[in-house]
Amino acid sequence: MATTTAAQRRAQARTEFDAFLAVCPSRQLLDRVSDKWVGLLLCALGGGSFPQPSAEEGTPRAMRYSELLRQVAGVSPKMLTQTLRSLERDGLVTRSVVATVPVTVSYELTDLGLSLHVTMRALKGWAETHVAEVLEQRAAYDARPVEKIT
Amino acid sequence: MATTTAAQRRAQARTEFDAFLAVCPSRQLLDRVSDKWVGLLLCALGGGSFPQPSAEEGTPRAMRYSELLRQVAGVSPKMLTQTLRSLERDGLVTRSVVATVPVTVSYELTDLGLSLHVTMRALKGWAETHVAEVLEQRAAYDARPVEKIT
DNA sequence: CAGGATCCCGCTAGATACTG
DNA sequence: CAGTATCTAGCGGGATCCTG
Repeated sequence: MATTTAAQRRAQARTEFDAFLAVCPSRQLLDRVSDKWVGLLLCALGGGSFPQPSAEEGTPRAMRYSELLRQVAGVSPKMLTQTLRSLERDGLVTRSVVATVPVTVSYELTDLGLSLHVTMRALKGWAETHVAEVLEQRAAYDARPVEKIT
Repeated sequence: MATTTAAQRRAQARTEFDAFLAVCPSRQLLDRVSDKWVGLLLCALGGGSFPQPSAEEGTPRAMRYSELLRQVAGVSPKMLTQTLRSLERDGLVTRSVVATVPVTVSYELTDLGLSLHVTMRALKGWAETHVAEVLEQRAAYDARPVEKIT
């Protein structure tokens, strides 16, 4: 009974945390859209091939599986499929299969996905705007000598 | 030399990917701010205790370490420290130490951190606005029978 | 009170191989 | 072309113990 005290407190905290999560579905959704590949895919499907400051975004369009695989470059087929599935499940993209000789599958943003894309671009815009400043801060932080904590 | 072909292609792709990343620092920054705890901490330091649709955000203020530990509820001391350090390094928060009898440490958003907080709230706003719609889509997707792929 | 150090487990996600 | 299945390593992150 002596060693369970800390564990019980942890369990209690965990329970409270879970309960808290349960009453706040927007939290999970926030976690989902915070996914690394989600952002990149939204970006790609939104018409911008990749987050490049100088490149202006194009128009949203349907894209093939392999096209996405090339464009995002670094994502594995597994993660691409997995991410696309979750996006489809959440109603952010549509999946269209055309029974050509080699099967053709294309993905496109829904209106809902498009609205998220707008928001993601805002976040991306922030990163692009402030990346230099952050790098400065980071360099300053790393360069500072081991000094006494004031 | 026969088995290295696929590996080499992978390595090449990896190199291109890394090179691409190198010329696009905003990508890494985007990954950083997409972190789970970063969002929650920004939210907490921004004055809103947690992402609750009905609760209006308060004003940004300095918060104690233990205060954050309680408020975010679910984050371990390790992750809290780790995340706060990265935020401090990036110049998004300031760390203030007051040498009281028990040491007092407080964290506060910088102007830069505040600007990110604004953007994060926009993302949070999107989640809160569309969470119901997403849940519907998700339910519909899960409820659909195992049908032939059209 | 505010962490640092260490151990360790589970899940993520990458590599590889196979299929309709 | 557009995936699926399996295996596995790496690491994120929790638990625990210790310090200033």
